[in-house]
Amino acid sequence: MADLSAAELLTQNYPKEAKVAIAARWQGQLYDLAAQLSATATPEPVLPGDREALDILRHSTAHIMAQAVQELFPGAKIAIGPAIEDGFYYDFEYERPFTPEDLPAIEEKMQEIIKAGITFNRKELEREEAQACFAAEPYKQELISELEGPISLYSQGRFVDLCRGPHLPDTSRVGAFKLLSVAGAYWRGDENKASLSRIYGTAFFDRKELKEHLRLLEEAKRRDHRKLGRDLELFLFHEDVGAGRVVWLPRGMLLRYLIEEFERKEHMRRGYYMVQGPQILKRELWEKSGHYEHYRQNMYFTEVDEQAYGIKPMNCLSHMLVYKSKVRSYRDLPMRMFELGTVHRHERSGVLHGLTRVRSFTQDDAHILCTPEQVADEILGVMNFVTDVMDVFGFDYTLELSTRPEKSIGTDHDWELATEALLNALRKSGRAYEINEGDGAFYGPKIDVKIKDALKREWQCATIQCDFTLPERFDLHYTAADGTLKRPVMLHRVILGSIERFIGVLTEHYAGAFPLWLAPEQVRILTVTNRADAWAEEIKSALVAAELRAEVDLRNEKLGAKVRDAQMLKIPYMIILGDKEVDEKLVTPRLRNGENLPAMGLNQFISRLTEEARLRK
RNA sequence: GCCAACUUAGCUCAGUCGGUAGAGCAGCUGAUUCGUAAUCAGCAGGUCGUCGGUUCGAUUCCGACAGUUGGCUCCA
Repeated sequence: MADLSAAELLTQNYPKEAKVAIAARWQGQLYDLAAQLSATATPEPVLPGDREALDILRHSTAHIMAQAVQELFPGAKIAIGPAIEDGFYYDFEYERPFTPEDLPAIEEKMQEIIKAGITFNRKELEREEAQACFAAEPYKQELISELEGPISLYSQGRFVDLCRGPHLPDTSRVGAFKLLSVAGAYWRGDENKASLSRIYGTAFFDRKELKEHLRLLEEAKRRDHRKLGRDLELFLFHEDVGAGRVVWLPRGMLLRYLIEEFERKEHMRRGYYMVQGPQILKRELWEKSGHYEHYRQNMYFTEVDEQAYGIKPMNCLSHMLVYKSKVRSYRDLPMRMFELGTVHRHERSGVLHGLTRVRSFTQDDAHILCTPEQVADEILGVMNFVTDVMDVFGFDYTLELSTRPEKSIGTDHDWELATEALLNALRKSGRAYEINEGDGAFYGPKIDVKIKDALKREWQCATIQCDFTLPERFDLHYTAADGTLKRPVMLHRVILGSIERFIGVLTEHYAGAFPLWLAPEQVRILTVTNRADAWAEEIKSALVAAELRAEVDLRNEKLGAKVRDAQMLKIPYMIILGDKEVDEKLVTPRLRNGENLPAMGLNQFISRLTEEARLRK
């Protein structure tokens, strides 16, 4: 049994860099230790915001919150309370769920605890002693029963928690924190287990960092595509349509059309055939493919004339039939088939979220059938495709390899081959990647591409899946050079993923201010008085003739009001027309950032915009 | 699907401790022709998400359903 002081803590158990950072944070009282460490270790990594130090701070804040909750709500049982990406949470079981109204009181109690500067003490106990210690805490009991050896506990005052540590020296070290929200959660993330009440919060070493974090949260709210979708008149959801299904408004549909046209052209350039299948296919076909067995709970079904049909949740089946429509030779491979295919998946109601998680969506889907030897090159080709497209939209991305899940079809041998093929392509790409064990599709492993938006949030868009199974089930083959019949390999892949999700992410990425080539309305012509109406109409005609998207605002409104309306729609260019411009036949463009360009001739303006749209920046 | 909260005019929101509601913006009409983020005035707009229950009476209380939001789980 040992009390571990802050000083000892710094010499134990976690990375040197973190210790140095923590020592620096606490240098007021731990100056000598920090100096000592700096003498033996490298002093460089003393950085504000060091990840480990921040995690320790947040985890300690979670303990403080748990103490506050137990003091305010006697009988509340504690479950777990880790630090997470942006803060921390703690799960509780209580006679009622906590509500946002509870948070101020908890915060106040936490402030008291922080002010009191209570020391965090570490103790190590044998399992039986620890069990006795948590007689009133069933969740802790369960955790202890699974632990080996001496069990470490941390206490601050009368509050004791099972914990690996480390922690701050004392509670006063919490510089700034805020409780953010309450939510439901399950014990151990299992929906069959107890339902707990979770409180989320965040903490930082100083107030400035907290303020900046809260500002980022506000910024995310301002950029929320659900709000922008309404404000910019892009799309709507309607309860009479049903949850998770989008109705596209004119401006949003135009944006979508522009992205889809871009995609069609890019696929044509890269040797894809455009194909298309129907929305519903006989149930037997889904049984043959394995979808009925493995994906049925997510599918919609219908029956007409005693024939059962499945509404497609994926596009692959028609593509298989395209392949089978004639005898294929090795000379035909690789065969790449592309479809902007709308699929319908019965996602559980609770997961729906704006455009990023819907029940009907369109994939920029393609299936590549190739020889086993071609697989690696095809995967690399797709990865290059992804890079090119993401560059156009200004997204950075990360790669993940997902391996065989528990529920899957196909032989071990095929899974190994497919996984190896993807791994090879990843290695060849030279990019860093992570591995998600057991996260693959039921028919094959996959490479997932996650893009980061402007607020550094990650979204899965592109995915490349390697499939040996469907060609088998559909008995696909090609005639090899030696005249024998061979089985092709199939790659499933999307680049943007779901057009809906991509537009949602793109909207937040640009905060609704789409680059010129994607802006539904590129130019709005504003008149100061109705003496400029004729010139305005003439300009609009010329712009439209040059395939630019322009509108006029001839309303009997003050210029300020017209500017404001155009500004709120984030239209890239405004043209302001008063008597001066009419007399000299000029246009004076105003950018949406408020900057005014010098007056120029109409043709010059058209060239400028045409070039800007062509560059897609 | 589960836990929790929410749903009042096209939008953003007040309000009714049970006696059928109000503002701003948007819309329409009129006046105003005014140079870079909101001109003024008037008018119109709601069976208070839907369906049941309790009640003399429900937008308000209760229940179911639908939808939305934050999480959990799942996923493009």
